[in-house]
Amino acid sequence: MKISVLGEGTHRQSCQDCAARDFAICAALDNTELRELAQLSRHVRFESGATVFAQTNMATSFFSVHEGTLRLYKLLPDSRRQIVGFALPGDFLGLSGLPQHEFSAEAIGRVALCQFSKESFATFAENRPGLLRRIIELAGRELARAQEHMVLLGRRSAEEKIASFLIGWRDRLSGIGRGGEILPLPMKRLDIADHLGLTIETVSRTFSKLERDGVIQIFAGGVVLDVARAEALSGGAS
Amino acid sequence: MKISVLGEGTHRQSCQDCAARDFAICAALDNTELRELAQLSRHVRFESGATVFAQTNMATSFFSVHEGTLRLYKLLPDSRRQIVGFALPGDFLGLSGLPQHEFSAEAIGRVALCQFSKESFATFAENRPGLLRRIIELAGRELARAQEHMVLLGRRSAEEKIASFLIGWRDRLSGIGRGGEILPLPMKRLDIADHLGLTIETVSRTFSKLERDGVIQIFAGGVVLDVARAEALSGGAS
DNA sequence: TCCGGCGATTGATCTGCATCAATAGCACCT
DNA sequence: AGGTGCTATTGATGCAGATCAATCGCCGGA
Repeated sequence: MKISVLGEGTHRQSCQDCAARDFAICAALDNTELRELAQLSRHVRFESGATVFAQTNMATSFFSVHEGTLRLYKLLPDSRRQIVGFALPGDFLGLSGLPQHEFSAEAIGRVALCQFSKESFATFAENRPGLLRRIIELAGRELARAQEHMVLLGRRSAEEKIASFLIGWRDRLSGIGRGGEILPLPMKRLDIADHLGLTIETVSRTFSKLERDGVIQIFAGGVVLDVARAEALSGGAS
Repeated sequence: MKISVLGEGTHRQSCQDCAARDFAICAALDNTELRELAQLSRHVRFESGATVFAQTNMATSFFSVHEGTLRLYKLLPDSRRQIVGFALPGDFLGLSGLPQHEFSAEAIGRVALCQFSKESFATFAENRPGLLRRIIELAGRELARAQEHMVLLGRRSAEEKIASFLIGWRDRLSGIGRGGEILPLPMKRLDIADHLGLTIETVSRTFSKLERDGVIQIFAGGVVLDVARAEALSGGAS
């Protein structure tokens, strides 16, 4: 059974009926402002595996994810990799505001993004408290997610990591209206390993064990998840 | 040799000459605004070990750290603990904006904070884009720190974790004008362990090893750090 | 149809850190 | 001075997950 990754959005005509509108920074804007912001944005697409920006680059743009999934990662000099998160539709990239990108971003499957030049976006946002508050809201949510992930990385066992990850991923997708019977996992096992502080072998073994124990069923590109059982194995929330 | 932890600030008379002003959200305010905000704030102090707020509490206040150090931590149901960060003068607590606190905050030594009720602060900030942008700046910095810590937790060895932690702690203190020959470590070994995803025994052994190797000298309450050697052992930046 | 490449799985072995256990150092009290 | 409690250190042993290695399944191209 082959599961299609998050559906390909048709290239939208306007921001009004953008599928990501309610999840993105755009939710803070009225239709007039939205048109104005649209003037400042470029719609860009990337093929699977493409680098949207790299950690070493100067950050000249902000991005808002319109469609698809990205891996956001940092590398150590010896090429150990930590995936600090996956970006989904509505996510805003560039929150740190620092002159250099804090991490690299690569497309997992095809992605579509709205790109804003840093200066023009800053000018647009400068005196729009509603938009600034929206950015604070998204940043706060991101920070909370990061802190939760620290608990996972620092204090959970391999099995708890996988179970927690699957539950968290499912909840995130639900939150943007992509919930469903099947939980798509567009990222590879190696991505999951580098996100959870494990090796690919341990991820694979743990998936197999969870399947043997009836917690998940594995398909190409995703799993079916028994949420209650996964929660029981996750070590608990918080 | 006993090293005094971050000095006890005298209770300030006004916000104008607050030692933390340039590092706190207050940096975004002019003197008039500062006086106005001061009206909304309460100065509160906590003894060592006191809980400023707990994860289960509803978040009814924001805090700005004036003096001292706090541990910010999350607990799993079985009481495993992850310290997601240490708060220092200038740090703002409550960035997540969520109705519940995302973590618990405890005083390490005595602390002094400015407390704002959520509503009155929100009203004050609502139409002050400068302050909102300042909050975004602090949140972005916090997020960058969190992502860097994920790399530490997920991908660094015990020795690299300790070396990276010492360097990062030193840099943070320098950034708020608390640099010096001796690096104060007001937190206990167990706090460091729970911050770095290690056990207290591993932290202790690693400190001893670093001292044997001439990377640090250990005193009660702090260390003297050979920065170059520590950097060499840290596994590198990013 | 065969082959090459990539990702995933599974097995065997190794090791870094956890766990279990004992002791030491120090502040504070009586 | 002796006792109590807390934190840190050090040693012995165990194990979860890393590492090394082989195999499998699947897809696309010759």
